[in-house]
Amino acid sequence: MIAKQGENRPLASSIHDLARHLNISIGTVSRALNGRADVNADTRQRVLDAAAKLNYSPNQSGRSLRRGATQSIAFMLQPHPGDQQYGEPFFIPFLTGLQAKLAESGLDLIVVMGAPGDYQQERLRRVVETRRADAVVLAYTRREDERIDYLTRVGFPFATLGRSRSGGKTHPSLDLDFEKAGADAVDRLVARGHRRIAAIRPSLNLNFGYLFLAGYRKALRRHGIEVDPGLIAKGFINEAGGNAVTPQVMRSKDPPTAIIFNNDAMALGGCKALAEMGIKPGHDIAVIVIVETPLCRYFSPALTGFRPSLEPMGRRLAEILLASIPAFAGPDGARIIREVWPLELIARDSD
Amino acid sequence: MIAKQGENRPLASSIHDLARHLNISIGTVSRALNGRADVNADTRQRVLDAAAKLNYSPNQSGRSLRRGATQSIAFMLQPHPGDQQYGEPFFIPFLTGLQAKLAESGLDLIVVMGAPGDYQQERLRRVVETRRADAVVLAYTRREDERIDYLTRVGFPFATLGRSRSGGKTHPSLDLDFEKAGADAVDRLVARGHRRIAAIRPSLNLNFGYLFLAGYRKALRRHGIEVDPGLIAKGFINEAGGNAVTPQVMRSKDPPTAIIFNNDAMALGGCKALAEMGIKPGHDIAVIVIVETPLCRYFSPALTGFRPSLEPMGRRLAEILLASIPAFAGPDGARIIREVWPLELIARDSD
DNA sequence: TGTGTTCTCGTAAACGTTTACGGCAAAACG
DNA sequence: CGTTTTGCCGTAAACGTTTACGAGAACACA
Repeated sequence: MIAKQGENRPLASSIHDLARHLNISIGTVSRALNGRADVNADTRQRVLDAAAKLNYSPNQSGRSLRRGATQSIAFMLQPHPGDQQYGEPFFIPFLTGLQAKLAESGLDLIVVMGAPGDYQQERLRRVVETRRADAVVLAYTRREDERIDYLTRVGFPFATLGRSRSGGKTHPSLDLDFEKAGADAVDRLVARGHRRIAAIRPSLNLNFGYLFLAGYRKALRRHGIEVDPGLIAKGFINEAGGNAVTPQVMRSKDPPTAIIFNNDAMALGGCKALAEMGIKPGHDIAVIVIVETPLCRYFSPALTGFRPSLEPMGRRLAEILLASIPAFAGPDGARIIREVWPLELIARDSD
Repeated sequence: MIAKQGENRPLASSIHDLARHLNISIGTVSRALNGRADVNADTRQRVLDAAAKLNYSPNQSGRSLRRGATQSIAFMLQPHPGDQQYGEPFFIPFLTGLQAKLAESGLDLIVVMGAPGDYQQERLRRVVETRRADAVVLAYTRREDERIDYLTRVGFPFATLGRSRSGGKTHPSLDLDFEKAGADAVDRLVARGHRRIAAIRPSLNLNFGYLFLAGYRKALRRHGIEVDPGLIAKGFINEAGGNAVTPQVMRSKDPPTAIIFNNDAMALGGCKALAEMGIKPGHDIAVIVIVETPLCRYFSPALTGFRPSLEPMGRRLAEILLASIPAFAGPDGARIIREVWPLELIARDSD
């Protein structure tokens, strides 16, 4: 429909135009462009020159149709429900890395946006069934994730940022070691004399929330500290969530002397709430963030936390995805890689 | 290449399978699916049922090829150079609105990532020449914007978030009134007794930086205040930028009593710098941000600033884009809409 | 009954590629 | 010189759709 208006413009040149212009067949043009061996060196050069001059690039639809592959990978991005304005800064450097690595294999990255709330299922089906991409990358994996079940069921290539119990754990993935970070945070706080340590976390459906809490609990027990449910609170994984939920744990009859937040956004909202209660983070109470971003450096006080290396993770997940796809795997064949990366502690002023 | 492995799986059903299954021709199936009039009501229902049962959706490449349109709109997203980790939270709600509105017209939104630094030109050409999308949406418009020149030159449909001097101002666009916000900020500060007002802004290539500064200057002159170049500083449009540049203006021999930051990220970095100099924002110095996000509410002090309504802007820009494309414009034909929206002042504690 | 209209559907071409196949000429080989 | 190989290229089919066109049947009308 749309393109009706853009019929015979200079940029709409097809391989036929190119062939006619050069007085050779379209087959030869195609072979020259695709770097096949059975074409004369001179001819190839002439084709390349002409293509550059006429601004010719093969039509993606035609190429995809014939090849049976779109040469592009989809990342499913979705705003959280209840997340009115502020979103996923986390993903930008990750996507930068992902894109860069995919480009090395001649693949395009497309980000498909979902509507908040529908949890991507519908949109994912659409991408898969219409074959808009050759593989997808999922984030925000849940403990039980219907997206993963679906993709494994239909046999569509994918990789996940984050683990999950779904899909028989047989899909390629890259995750951060939230469990260790949770435990390390506790260790660090205990070493500084804290015994009453709170945890502010998102829904346990989100696998990283689950892992964080598991590490937190385990470390607490290791130190012989009883886990107090009153010190664990759940909120939306954004500023508002942290802001709303922090007062709850502070109002417990034996309040915490330290709080671990699952990410910087929650911590930001939480610190605001603390300040309003007259409690000064870094002074009256210790604060640690599990998933930190450079933003934390600019808080007052600057927040101590664990930093993921997002851009390398993006690059690596691209490799992991490609390694799982026969057509792209190296000579040793396709294999499923599942990695867990450490988080790096950035010590600052808040604990 | 990639899809080689996914040959005859349930989800790879084509219109031929469907037709064979129903014992009718593919032409009829297609017509039924596309809601054309010349197909019997019973037949249509049978086709629809079978399509649902077999999980059939038309292959996007085939459809695009035949239709000459991909039914999708591309948004060019690009991380800033020098912006190591933190990115574009600004865009998420905008994209949510854009996506929602496009979906109403059966269009998909795809976000294409660029590599930091190349300023999209190459990537944009690729999208256009390979006809991966039917139209594109640009953001971060510059005063002179080669992307806009290129797109108008080749006649490819597009719309911009932000104005520009390029392209003869004949393309559809939606922008915020940064000039008025800049002036309003000055008015507000002057009314509160300030005369030494600094402006921290990004490169003037970025049109919103240019507009902001124009408003700032104009208002200053209106109040009979001389514009002091020492109070105007340029930095990267992120935390690091604000952090690096704020000390410069504070070290001028007649330091400001108020600072206007171009966005919340710069303000965050700037406030940190101020705190380290022993200057308390909201107490020793007034701070206002031009492009605010909900994040600002959680600063200490909570920042006063001007808020864009991003999600509605996304929706509106979708309308504006579609209105410019004949195939989608209503009965009154295609028209170029250019709108400038106000920013809403959110008064808080920092000024 | 003959003619015209309407409804429904099948046929086939077309969109822009890629690629298997075959053919021709030149080169290599005996 | 005859045969085989090699290098290079053109032909045509195929990918999965949509749609112009035409045909047959049913129906209406005179």
